[in-house]
Amino acid sequence: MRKPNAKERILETASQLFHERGYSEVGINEIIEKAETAKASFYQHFSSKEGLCEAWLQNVHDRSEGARSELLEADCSPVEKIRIYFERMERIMKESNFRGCPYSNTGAVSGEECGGIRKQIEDHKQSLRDFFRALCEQQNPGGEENSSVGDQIFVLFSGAATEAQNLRDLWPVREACKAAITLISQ
Amino acid sequence: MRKPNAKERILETASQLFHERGYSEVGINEIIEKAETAKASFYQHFSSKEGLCEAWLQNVHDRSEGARSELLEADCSPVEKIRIYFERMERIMKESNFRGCPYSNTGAVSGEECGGIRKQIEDHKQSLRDFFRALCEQQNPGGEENSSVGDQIFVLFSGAATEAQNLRDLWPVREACKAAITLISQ
Amino acid sequence: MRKPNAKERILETASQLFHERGYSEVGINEIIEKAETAKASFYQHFSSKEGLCEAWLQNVHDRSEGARSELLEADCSPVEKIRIYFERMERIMKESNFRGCPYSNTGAVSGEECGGIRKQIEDHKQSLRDFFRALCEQQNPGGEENSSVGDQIFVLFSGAATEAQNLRDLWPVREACKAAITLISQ
Amino acid sequence: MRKPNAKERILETASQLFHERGYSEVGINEIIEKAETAKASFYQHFSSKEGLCEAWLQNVHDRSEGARSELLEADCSPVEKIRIYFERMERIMKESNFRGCPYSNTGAVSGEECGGIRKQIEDHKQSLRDFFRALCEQQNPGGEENSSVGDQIFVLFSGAATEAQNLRDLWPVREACKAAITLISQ
DNA sequence: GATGAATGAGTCTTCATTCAT
DNA sequence: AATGAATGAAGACTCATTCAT
Repeated sequence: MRKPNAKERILETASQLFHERGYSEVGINEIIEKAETAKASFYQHFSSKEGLCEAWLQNVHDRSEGARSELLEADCSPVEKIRIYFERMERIMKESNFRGCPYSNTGAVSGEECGGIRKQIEDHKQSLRDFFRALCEQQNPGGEENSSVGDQIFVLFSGAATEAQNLRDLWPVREACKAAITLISQ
Repeated sequence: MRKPNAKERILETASQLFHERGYSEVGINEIIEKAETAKASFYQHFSSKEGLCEAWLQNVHDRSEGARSELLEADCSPVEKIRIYFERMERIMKESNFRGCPYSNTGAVSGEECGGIRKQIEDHKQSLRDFFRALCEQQNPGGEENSSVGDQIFVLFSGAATEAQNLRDLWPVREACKAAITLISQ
Repeated sequence: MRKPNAKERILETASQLFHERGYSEVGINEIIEKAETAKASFYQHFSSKEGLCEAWLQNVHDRSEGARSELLEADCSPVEKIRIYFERMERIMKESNFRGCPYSNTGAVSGEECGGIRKQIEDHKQSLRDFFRALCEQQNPGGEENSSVGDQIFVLFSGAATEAQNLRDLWPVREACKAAITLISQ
Repeated sequence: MRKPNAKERILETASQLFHERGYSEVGINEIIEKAETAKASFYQHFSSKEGLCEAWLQNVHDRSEGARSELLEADCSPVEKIRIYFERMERIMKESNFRGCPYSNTGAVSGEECGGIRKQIEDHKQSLRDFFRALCEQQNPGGEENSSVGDQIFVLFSGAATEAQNLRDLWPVREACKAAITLISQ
């Protein structure tokens, strides 16, 4: 079963563990053990634990980015797209035992010194903002408030992930979705 | 040295450090050193690092709880109260170098096994929900949607803290405030 | 229920714990907690943990000493007395979940520096030797080998306690009893 | 410094210290210091302090096992073998400053939870029993009482180690030897 | 490309004891 | 006679990283 490539095995294992328990709560010992690799092999492929973290976040971003562009061009109303995107979050929350946003969770334990990680977070968040702003533009082309409302929905989306994780419940996602639709429909 | 009040000194020191860098990133060695106490003194007053964390969160809750009841009874409109509460968050974010909600940050690194911590989080979040719901009730007495809208503002508030922390910027708080006012004014 | 006298409560609690788990495996924190006393009260009554240990061993000795003198003067044959004494050990081993001789167990973790403890051990062992030698004298008055055979039974008795504890079984006591009777009957 | 063989150095150092002062009285700090190793190197080779203890006991067993098989096949009478085996103990007691049986000493501080240690003890003791029983069989082939007498000598042997340690004297070994010869010669 | 052994600094926690009240 | 707070040293164990092979 063991994948041929050590680097991939490490990244895959770490991705799962980092997401499940949080970056700070997972040691590289556990990672290399579960990835069935040697300590030194790890450092052959990644500069440090922090480097692995960046690779993980980059990975997550690349995948979600594609999904968003697709959804943006889908053949349905912006409101419907909002609904779909929040429902997607609902599913993910359930599947991951209520672990919220990898970026926010990692940001909560990373100081100023973690430049690479902070950059990943900022880039990903910017991409999300752009997504919601684009949706607003679709809903109300040329509207002056689009970027502001887009940001508001972005904040709602983030709060939904945070509180669904905190309370191990889906209602924050559902209420956030309702609020987002209210805001975009103004 | 400074014999009496070791417990208070520890709690105060830990409160600051936990908030600044996150529960998981602060060791008790650093805490006792900065609190000028012996390690064993720490364990005389707190059962464990987790116990200290609970004491910290309890403390934060007790203070903020009072502020909310006061604001609830203040002599101004609910919309004005929303504004005041979000502005308060703005100030706190600035003062704390953009560290967001202690509960969410701690929740991000605490597993199911941390029963006491999880309970603190749930209790605090419930108290916040009640606060926003009460504001909606003040704005629109007897309105059917009050609890739903209150929860939506709660999620906005949480997202504002999360993203202000992530992006080291205040705009999420400001946009969340605007959105909250939109929602409560429907 | 709590006995009035703190000193007695401490001694009683420690006696039980030391016997059950061994002197080195029990901390004074646990003792004072279970005795419902304050830390400082402990040091009011005992000079140190080692002092408490000595008091415990002294106590055990005083009780067993009486039992031996009584048995020595009982109205039955020396062989019968041997049998009774080993059967008594059998009962004690069962009742104490196979914890053997308090003296040997304590001796196993006490270095040369523990003068008081070592003296307790030596005194107690000497008393046991005297007992078995006296039994031999009763069996065979004036016999030249009495002190030698007494010592041999003493060693058997000790081995029985050691191995019953090691193997959590009573057969060592029973075989030792048979051997003792063989030896005394020569 | 002395890079290779860290595992061996640790085991050797621990063996000496555990035997000299008892398992519970020796910390791993002292072990790694005297073995000139880093703490983490210790945990690379041994799962825990308990794991190291098991390795030590296994080691002791393996060596003594060989000596017993050899002696069993030696070209002299069973009584002579008894004498040799007890004289060997005498020498060891002198050399080790009167530290007795490693297994009994460790058993005195190990609770039910120490499964691995308990198993080492039981296995070793069984091997000793088998040895003494085999000697009886050599002395009196086909004799019905062989296993019983073997066990009695086993108990004597154990008591000799215990009391030589307790009293810092060799007479218990000598008397036990005499008694063993009496018993096997019946 | 891969590895097992080694490491120093760190983790949280408990030890037996003493102090001022 | 009794107490709760304070302590330095030690307990077992884990961290992320580097090295020689």
